[in-house]
Amino acid sequence: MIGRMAQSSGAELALLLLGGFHSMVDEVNAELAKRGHAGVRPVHEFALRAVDAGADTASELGRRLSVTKQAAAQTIAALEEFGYVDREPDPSDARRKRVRVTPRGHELMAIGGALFDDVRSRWATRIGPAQLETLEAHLAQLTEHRSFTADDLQD
Amino acid sequence: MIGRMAQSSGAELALLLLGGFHSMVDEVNAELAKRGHAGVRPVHEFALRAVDAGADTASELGRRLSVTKQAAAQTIAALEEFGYVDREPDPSDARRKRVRVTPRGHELMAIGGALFDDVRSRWATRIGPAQLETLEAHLAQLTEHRSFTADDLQD
DNA sequence: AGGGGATGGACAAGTAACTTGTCTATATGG
DNA sequence: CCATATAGACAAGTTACTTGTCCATCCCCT
Repeated sequence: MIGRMAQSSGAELALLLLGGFHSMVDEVNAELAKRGHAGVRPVHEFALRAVDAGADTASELGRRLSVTKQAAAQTIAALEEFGYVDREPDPSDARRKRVRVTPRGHELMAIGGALFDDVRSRWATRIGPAQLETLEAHLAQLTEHRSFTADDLQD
Repeated sequence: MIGRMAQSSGAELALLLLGGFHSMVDEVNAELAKRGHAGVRPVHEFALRAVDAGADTASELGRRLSVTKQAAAQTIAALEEFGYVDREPDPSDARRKRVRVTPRGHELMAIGGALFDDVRSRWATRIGPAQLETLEAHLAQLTEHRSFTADDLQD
């Protein structure tokens, strides 16, 4: 997704953002495959981090990632198949199954996180650490008000 | 895709970039639907711009978008069905079918471009026009070297 | 206490945007 | 003039979702 877009700097900006994301993810994924975590898709990495950060049920994970609980359940099933999470009944609520990150899952998070940080620090070298931090701060500001997307999932 | 990621500022940056993209696209798409272009998916918009910018065959479009020619052909088929492009045989090469943006296609580009520009200028107001331009320049710098992704499609 | 709505999860089917693989037709360069 | 590259069509498979439906469990209200 490069190429001259012409006539819309807004559309170009959108492509720049997507391009930046892909740029990072492609690189991290290629390295992960070489290090014994082949078959891991970007979404798995991010979902695993969300689980570890406390989204320990399918419904909650769905809310955090702004997807349906069914989509989240499918992601969890994939993570479980790879051995990155396991599930156990919640003793205090028989409806819930609590998802937990396994040691192998934490290993993936550690490696993946380090790889993402590598890319980020290479970027910091290219444009300067202060500039990168400013860029991140601005992006955070521009996207923070968009939590509404999670709210209109009444599922 | 919001939520605390913890332990990896690199992963957070990736999510910020993706979040920014989605933020723009969701908004533009919602408005487009209200203005007589329902069913248009983000990818259609961007593909249409690439066609207009000169990627007038499926293979060439695939190269520009860094996807296979088959994927590009499917996108073109969808655009044709909606009436945004038409195709005619290339008189100088019987293998090729030249894709052209129709008036309705140009209308979509104009509306979509204006909507993207709206979002962008709202962002400019939020963080300041100079800051936004700096952000764009940095993103361009960080993603420019990634044209290699198109090259390893030997298809 | 018990009934009703909200919530969590499972199962099924459908969709969008890709991919690989295979095939044919046409072009082109040594 | 033939080997190779390229354009496109067709088929099937994959990923990451979606809707829709169903049931079990929880929790609040009267």
